[in-house]
Amino acid sequence: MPMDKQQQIFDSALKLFVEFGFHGTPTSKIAKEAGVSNGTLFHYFGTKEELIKELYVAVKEELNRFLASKIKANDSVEIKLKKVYLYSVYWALEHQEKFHYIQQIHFSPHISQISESVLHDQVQTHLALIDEAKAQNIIKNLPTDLVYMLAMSQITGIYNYAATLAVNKRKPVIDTGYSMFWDMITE
Amino acid sequence: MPMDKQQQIFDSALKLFVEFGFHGTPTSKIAKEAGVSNGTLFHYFGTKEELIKELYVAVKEELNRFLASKIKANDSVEIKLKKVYLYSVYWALEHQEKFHYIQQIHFSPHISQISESVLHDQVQTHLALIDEAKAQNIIKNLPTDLVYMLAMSQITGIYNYAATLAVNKRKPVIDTGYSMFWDMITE
DNA sequence: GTCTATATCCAGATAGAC
DNA sequence: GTCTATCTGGATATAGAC
Repeated sequence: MPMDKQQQIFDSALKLFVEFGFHGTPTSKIAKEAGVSNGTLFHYFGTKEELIKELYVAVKEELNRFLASKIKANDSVEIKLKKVYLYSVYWALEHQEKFHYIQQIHFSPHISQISESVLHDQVQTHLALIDEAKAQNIIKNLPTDLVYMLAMSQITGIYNYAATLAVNKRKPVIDTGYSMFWDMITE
Repeated sequence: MPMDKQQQIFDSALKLFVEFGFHGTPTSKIAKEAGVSNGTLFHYFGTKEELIKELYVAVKEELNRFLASKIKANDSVEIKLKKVYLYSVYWALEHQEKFHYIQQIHFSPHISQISESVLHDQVQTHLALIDEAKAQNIIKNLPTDLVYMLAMSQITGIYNYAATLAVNKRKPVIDTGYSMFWDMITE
């Protein structure tokens, strides 16, 4: 039962890019790993560069869909914030290659080639949530972008640490991380 | 007065790697930008890979020398911690390409090719400082690695945000960032 | 140590049959 | 849509004169 070939190429590219980097991963290896021909890869993706970018967008959308699926419309703002934080860390731990790929792109020149509007769409939900919390005086009146940056970086830090622990030792660390973060942004 | 050619190659490589990535930067361009021939580049660095790694080590050492120069032996542990945090952010803002390069390597497969002992030497001073603070009951009794991760990620977050601000608007944000961090790791 | 010239290889990308 | 075969450029790295 052959999977969607585009998906197989995505999967193989993800694995190889994370392990060997963009420079160390020829398209021929991606095609081979995916079990398709070189020509097929270029049928789905015009250039290697496009593959890199589309993979990023696909991964980021998957994360956002996951987070959205965990949020209920009638959750309070506090609950929503907490869920976004905690489920981000859990998702990262469950999909380490994907999370690593997001970081890899984020700290690479490729990020500047991804259109502003795409990047904007990806964060707008989160920014709106922070604005809502500020409006309700639930969190300190800090710049929204700053709160977002702090959240993202703290999630990354907690993830990096938790990933070094045995699976059953992670929860207390993550919970502690969240309460530290929460104390940081509330009075 | 021609600079040391190895240094010129480092400077050019840094600039180009940050702007175009490893994949997008041929050695020929680095040599050209540095004003030396392709052959000269390979006289100083056996391979491109070595250049990438040695550049990382050189930049990291520069940061550590800078931080060390700011710490006085008779500073209290609190002062030392604060200085390391604040001067890390200031250094990052003053040397954005270098800081960006550190991140780029950190989230790339190249990091795993840099010897354990080199990486260890780079962080041991900081870990020792955290241990000292724990021993003196100045900060909470959290795992040392966790505190280090949180510090690094928070520094990165504050840097990323501060870098978007006008130079004269940065100080309050950085100070606020530090006090949030401090509150996070103390009772 | 530095350069010019060049070898060698393999990458990304295409053409065209099926 | 998928493959095989292939082109072409340019990349890393070397040889050897100065």
